[in-house]
Amino acid sequence: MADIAEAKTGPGRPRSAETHRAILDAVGALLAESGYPNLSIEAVATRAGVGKQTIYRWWPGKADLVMEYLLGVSAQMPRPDTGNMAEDLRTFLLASMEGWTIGKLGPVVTALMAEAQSDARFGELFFRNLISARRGILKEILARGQTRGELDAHRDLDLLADLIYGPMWYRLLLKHAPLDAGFLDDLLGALNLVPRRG
Amino acid sequence: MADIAEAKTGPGRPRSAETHRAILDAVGALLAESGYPNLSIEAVATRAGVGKQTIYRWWPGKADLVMEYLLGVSAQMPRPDTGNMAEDLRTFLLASMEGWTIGKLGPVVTALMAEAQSDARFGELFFRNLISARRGILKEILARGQTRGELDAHRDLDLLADLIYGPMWYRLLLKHAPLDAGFLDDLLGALNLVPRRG
Amino acid sequence: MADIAEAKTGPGRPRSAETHRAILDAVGALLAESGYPNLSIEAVATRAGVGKQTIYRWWPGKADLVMEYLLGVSAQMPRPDTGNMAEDLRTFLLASMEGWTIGKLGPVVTALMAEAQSDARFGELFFRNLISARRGILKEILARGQTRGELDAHRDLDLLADLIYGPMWYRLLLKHAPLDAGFLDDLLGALNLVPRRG
Amino acid sequence: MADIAEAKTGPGRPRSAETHRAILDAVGALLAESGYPNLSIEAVATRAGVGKQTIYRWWPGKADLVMEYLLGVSAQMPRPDTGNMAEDLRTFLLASMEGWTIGKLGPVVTALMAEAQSDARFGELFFRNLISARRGILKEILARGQTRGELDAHRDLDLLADLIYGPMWYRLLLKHAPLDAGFLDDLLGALNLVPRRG
DNA sequence: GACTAACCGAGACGGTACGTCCCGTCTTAAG
DNA sequence: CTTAAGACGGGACGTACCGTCTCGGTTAGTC
Repeated sequence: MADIAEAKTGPGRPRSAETHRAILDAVGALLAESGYPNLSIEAVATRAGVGKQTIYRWWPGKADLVMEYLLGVSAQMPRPDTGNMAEDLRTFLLASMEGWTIGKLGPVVTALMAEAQSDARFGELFFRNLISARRGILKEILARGQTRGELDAHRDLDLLADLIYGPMWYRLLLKHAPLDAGFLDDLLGALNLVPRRG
Repeated sequence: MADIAEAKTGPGRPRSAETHRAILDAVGALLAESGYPNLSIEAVATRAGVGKQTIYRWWPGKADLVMEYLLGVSAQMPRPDTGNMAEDLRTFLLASMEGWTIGKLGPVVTALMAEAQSDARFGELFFRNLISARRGILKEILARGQTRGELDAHRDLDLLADLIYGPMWYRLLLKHAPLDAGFLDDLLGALNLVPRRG
Repeated sequence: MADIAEAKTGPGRPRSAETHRAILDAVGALLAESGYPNLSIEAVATRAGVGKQTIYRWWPGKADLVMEYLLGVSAQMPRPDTGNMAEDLRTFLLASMEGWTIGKLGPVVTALMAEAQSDARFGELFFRNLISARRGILKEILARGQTRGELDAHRDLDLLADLIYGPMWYRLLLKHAPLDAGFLDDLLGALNLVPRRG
Repeated sequence: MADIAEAKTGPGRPRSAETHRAILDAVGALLAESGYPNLSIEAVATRAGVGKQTIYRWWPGKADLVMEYLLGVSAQMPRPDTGNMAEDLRTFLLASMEGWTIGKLGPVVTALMAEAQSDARFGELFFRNLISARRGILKEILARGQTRGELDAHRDLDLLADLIYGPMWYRLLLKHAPLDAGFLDDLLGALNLVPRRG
């Protein structure tokens, strides 16, 4: 990623924050207009009033560029800690889903997932920036549940994260069924993560 | 899809079966050499010794072409029916996973999943040909389990299919953890689909 | 050179004569507007309504392209044969000079000469197409003069061609003195190629 | 030109002579390696360990830079004055030719001639620095010949300079025939500048 | 001894053009 | 009517340099 805040000082003209922002703004606008597959570096440069080289100087390719945009516009993930695991899970995972469904970010996220398939370098970055952090919060919620006795202490949290996020991604990608609160309840119920009703 | 068996008879030179095969062979070879993103219709035509037009006449684009190749080389899915749901599930789902992991077909499948994200027409085809059929077999196994009393009759089979295939796809896509028999047992166990050990 | 008349027949779509002409027209227009150094293949393609690849398919670079344009617009060189060497020389060489001075072709010719300096492949083509032919005609005139006894039979015609064209090119390139009929007379006089006046 | 000797004194850091030399050295090295057309200011700056701005501060462009390099490495022109015009001419013009043929300076000189075609400002500089001075010496030799009666007093010296240098440049540029002492004799002979043999 | 001005290296910047790849369409002759 | 061949208009790629700019840092003369 090209985090302008971390720009190392040294000789030479310093990196322009305005330019950086103009590029990401252009990415957002073009993404909204024509979607990830029709986004071209060329168009971003033109739209931002920037030389192509300036983009290539800081980002290896369009996937990285879009990911940085995505990180910028993604709402801060909540880190609920109410003392009730079921409630925390619902709050957090609902926010996760809404991060995809609200603002048409879903197709962008899946496009990046697609890109990650064919580019190992980007794949790792993608995992670190967009997957791992969320999994971490999820596992913290589950761990607190274990401490409190709400969840069997022997259950593998990494596995659980897969079992939770897996179906969510599956629906995001295939779009064959809704990705909503009802689905979330069904999912958590099937995994015995919420108290049985009745 | 361009099902050669459906070629309608009539006046004029008939469609060449050899050409059809040569094209799919070329797809396979190029896929192996440089992967889906670097596959171009141009290269397929050259490799197959075929005019580009001939490809465009029968396939809308490279995704469709690759999907047909994939369907051709994918092993026939087993339809186990041993009278034991847990065993059938393991047999079938293991075959599902191996269809991805053996023969380097995983990246091709995920690339198509990627393509499906941005092309609704292809997405539907992809779902019908590569997702739906497998889900159907899975649901049959589960349904038989319900009939036999191995599975609670009230459980939603479509939901269960999501909960099973979701995590599998998730690991296929992210590659952060193995996609093997052990994972399958964990998955089925967490969903109460196999008898508790002990 | 990319002589469309010599296009060899065979399978595949034949070369478009219209496109060929449109490209050369665009070259002429752009040359007139902004000169050789500011001429870009990109601009030619845009102006001609043609893909860049179409240009690169037929010409190795802009020098070749411009040379073909030049050959197209250059007036047919006269081949005077009046029986009088001095008169023939004057007629022919004046036409040679006017081919440079009329129609602003001078800068184009010198630019090609410049290009020929750094590109051996083009240099040879340039010599063959724009230099050699004219030298040939000149030497024929001189040879006829020798036959008739107007010129010493022992004089080296190739050397004479250098001594005639050399100063003409020199003035064309340096522009420090006029390139006109008076100069021509001085030149021929100094070389004893015209009868001494008085 | 950027004559370091003329640096005017005053406040501020004075111009660095080392930097100046490093730049011209880099020009020479790069010229030898890849020729004039492939020489870039960027490369000169990098090679010389110098900022691009420093180059642009002192030279308008690469042609000027290269011309200064050329003037630096060109041997001082001889100013022969033996009392014999033919001998003086041969000495001087041979040195002129060798200045081109020795040390691979020919392509550089012709490249500058090329550059002069399209850039009037540089053209004037080029004429003053690389053409005029040599013509001046040549005309002096001829003038002394006239004084001594070796050359007809009525002959136009400027014209004669064109008739001498013209063919020499012509061969330098076209490379179709050798540029050597034999040619020089032929040239001077044809212009009646050396005594007829026999 | 501080101040000021010009120099210098480094390198980011907006921009133009390059030559290539591939797209999907088209136009031929051959079968 | 299909096929192989391949030209076509077009869009984008990633790179090379252009000439300008903006930093921190240097190196003199002047106050």
